[in-house]
This record gives sequence, C-alpha cells and structure tokens, in this order.
Amino acid sequence: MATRSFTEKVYSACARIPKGKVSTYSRIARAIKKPKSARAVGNALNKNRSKSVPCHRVIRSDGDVGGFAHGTRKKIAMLRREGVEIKNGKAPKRFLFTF
DNA sequence: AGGGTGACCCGCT
DNA sequence: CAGCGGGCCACCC
Repeated sequence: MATRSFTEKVYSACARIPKGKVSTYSRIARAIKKPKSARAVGNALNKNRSKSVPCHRVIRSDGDVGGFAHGTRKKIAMLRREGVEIKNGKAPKRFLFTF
C-alpha cells in the first residue's frame, strides 16, 4: 500500500531539492507527511541506491553528510560540486533547503 | 509470520 | 556542552 508511495514520495522530495542546497531526512519525512519516518527515508534511499535520484543532497539534521551507498566520500565531493561547502564532513545549516 | 537492521531523531542525564 | 537510550517506519532474511 503506502510502502510503494512512501518510496516514491521520498524520491520526489529528493528531486525537489534545488542544486547547490541540501536537505535532511527529517525534513523530507515531514514533507511526505510522515515526521516519524525519518529512518524509513534513509532506508528507502539505501535500498534503492539508484543514481537516478539526487539522494546525495540528503544529509542528517546535524549537518553531517550521514552515509552514502555509493560512498560517503563521493557524496561529499558531489555536494561540493553543487556548490555546498562541506566543512569537516559537515554542511552549514544555511545550505539546508526547507520545503 | 516474526524478528532484526538501518544513510535517523529527540529527550534525558 | 557532551554522551547514552528509547522510539519511530519501512524493508530484508
């Protein structure tokens, strides 16, 4: 039921993130009307880990890049390319995009 | 069908 | 200010 929609919504929210900005799992979870599913959001991206979605723009609320199935190290490099300055593996909150 | 894990978050000590 | 524990949802074995 909602399982499929949930994953789809996660991708949609992820795609909504403009280039040069990042969002947190919690923000996405709230955007899909499931504020408690922040963990499931990460799970969806991890399970799918498709390059078809800019999941590298999704980071933790603490500003930490969190993890990346393709390589956390690579994720940071991608964000830097987008224009996000990563300091010590952390992204300033001003780069956080709010829905 | 049940249990365990994971790219997390929030609260308390 | 930093560290620890519990809780949440979805997916895999």
